[in-house]
Amino acid sequence: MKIATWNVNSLRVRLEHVIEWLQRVQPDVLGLQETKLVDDKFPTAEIEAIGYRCAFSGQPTYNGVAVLSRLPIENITTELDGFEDPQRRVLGAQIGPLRLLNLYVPNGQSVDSDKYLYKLDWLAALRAQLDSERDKHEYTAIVGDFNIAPEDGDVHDPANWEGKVLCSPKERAALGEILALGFKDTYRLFDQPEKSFTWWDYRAAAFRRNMGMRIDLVLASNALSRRCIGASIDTAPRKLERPSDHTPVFAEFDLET
DNA sequence: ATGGCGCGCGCAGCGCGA
Repeated sequence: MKIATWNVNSLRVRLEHVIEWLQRVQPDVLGLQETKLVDDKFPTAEIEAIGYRCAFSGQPTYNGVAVLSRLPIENITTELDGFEDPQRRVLGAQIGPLRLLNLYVPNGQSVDSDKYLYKLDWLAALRAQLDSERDKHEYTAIVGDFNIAPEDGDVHDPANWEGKVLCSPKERAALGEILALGFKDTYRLFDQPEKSFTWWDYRAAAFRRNMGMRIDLVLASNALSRRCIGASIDTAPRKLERPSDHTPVFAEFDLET
């Protein structure tokens, strides 16, 4: 089972890239973030035409998440437990043997911003939910744009980013608490190239100079992580015309044996 | 050098992203 995540920065603009990528890479599940579409505008027909089912939670202009899957998408949820939020950032579902959470974690803007406090509150609600769900699902995957670079090795210029949003100790501690509940960052289960990133600023030729960050993650519950046979970042879509500033990430699992 | 680019909205230029 191949499980992927991609912040597309407008699904309307990126639909062609997404369809090409699904056909080439053939993931079983793809979590999308920043669809920026109201539900009425979701391109269900185009996606079903290539063999994927859709679940989505959109809003005008900002945020918006969706899950595309070859298998049926069941028991859909669109909120964190006990955290009512007009911002559409969560899509939970059961897909075959998999419990999936697809997340667009708040960006936080800067550590002195109200949006940063919202980000920390949001992460606390996520941690509380995962804590209450402990041992309920054997195979859980949490995918998405975490807007947190887990370690300095996930940042092109850690000295410049030290203490700033996406790298601040409180955000990294929040991610650490989630991992401590029994999850693994699948990308780090394997040897990977130095300076592996999933996002590059549109400005200043950041992609060409590989000035990026690794902030898009596929986390797997410990039981699921023992089935993980590979994890990759696919930089190809970032090289296309009018790309998203993020590129897809995926992990592959052998659930047969 | 705190901008740079790209998106939605909507028709100018702003808010936002990371």
